[in-house]
Amino acid sequence: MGTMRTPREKWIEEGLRTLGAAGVDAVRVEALAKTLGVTKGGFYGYFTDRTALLEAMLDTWERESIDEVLDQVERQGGDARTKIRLAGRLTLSERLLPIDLAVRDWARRDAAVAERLRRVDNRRMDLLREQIGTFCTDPDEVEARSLLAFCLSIGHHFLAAEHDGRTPAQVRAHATDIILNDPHQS
Amino acid sequence: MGTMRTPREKWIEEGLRTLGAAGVDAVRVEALAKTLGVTKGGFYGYFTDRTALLEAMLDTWERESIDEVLDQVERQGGDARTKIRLAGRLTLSERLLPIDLAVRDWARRDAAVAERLRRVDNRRMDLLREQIGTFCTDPDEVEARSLLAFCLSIGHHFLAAEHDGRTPAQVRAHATDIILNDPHQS
DNA sequence: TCCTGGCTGTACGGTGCCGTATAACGTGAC
DNA sequence: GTCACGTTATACGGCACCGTACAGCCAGGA
Repeated sequence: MGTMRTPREKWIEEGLRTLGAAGVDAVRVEALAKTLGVTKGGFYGYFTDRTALLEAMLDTWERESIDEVLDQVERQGGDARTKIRLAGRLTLSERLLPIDLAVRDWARRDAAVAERLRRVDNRRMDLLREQIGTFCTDPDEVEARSLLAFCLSIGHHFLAAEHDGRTPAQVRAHATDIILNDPHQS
Repeated sequence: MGTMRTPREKWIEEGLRTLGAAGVDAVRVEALAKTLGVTKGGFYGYFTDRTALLEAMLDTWERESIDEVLDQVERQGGDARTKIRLAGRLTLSERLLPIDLAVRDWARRDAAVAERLRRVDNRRMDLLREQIGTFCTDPDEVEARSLLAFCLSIGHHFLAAEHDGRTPAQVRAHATDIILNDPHQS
């Protein structure tokens, strides 16, 4: 039997790394092979073509960044704000964050990717809605605050502005407080 | 004298269009020429190379999306919330929005672009700070709400989630209300 | 040990793009 | 009409990448 010297997962792994670091257009078969220290010889044993790799990459991204995150949040427990913050930390980990941002840009130009992202984002919003709903009664306000929480956690990575005297983390913490505290009780 | 049959601006214009539609990596000299209906023959009369075009594109983007916007907001006048909403509508116009989002992704992988984006975002944040400061006294809260406003206006374009029964615009309007109304008077 | 299978390197034709060189073109000046 | 000059098309060598073909290699089973 052969020995899977650089198995299917290695290609996906390296593909996701370069996706996060340089965007979809930088995910090239020969370039991946080079950084893996092999030639593209074996690649076409696992994937029919480059597109198949991109599909597989999205599969593992979807699993890691939503299925596994929801599992962990479920197991951990805690109150609403704790769960929200944990989910945020997990889905925007050092590994997953750059991939997430790259997928978002990719989705703007590829309908199939947009559809996947829609599925993932909907499940994330479900978590936010459910948890924010535990301390905020107005459904419209739950929706608005969920959107704000989501936009803040994703959006601040796309912003380049500074906050003279304050660290980004401080400002973000204050913004999070505004979203998660003192909702109207209308 | 020759007649500038496809002048420098045409190349920049088409470059910005494809940047917004397909990302930096899709801005290729020969591809641009094709959609302009010419060959790349004349291109190198205006630009030393592809990089020079990208620079010129960023120059006009920076001017259009911040200088001209601030001018118009200044001329129009009105109260704080009106100015904020006008600035948002202008910088995220149908023409500028896709370019803005593409530049944000580009900035993640190119330090020079990140520096430009920082300049632009800082001036946008200045506008928000100034206007929100007219009805919110706590400087920390002004900063947090400015960040939220910014993240919402940019971030929602990167999100793919749905809001069953509500339109995205409705939810966004409600979220905007939360940010721009009823600040704590601590 | 030998055989077998998958993994690997190498080589190939094709494509799209870069930047350069150069010749054809055509418009406005004269 | 003729000229000049900027704009264009064409052609070139180079490079990176695609997907295919094929031959060599090297564990692990018989």
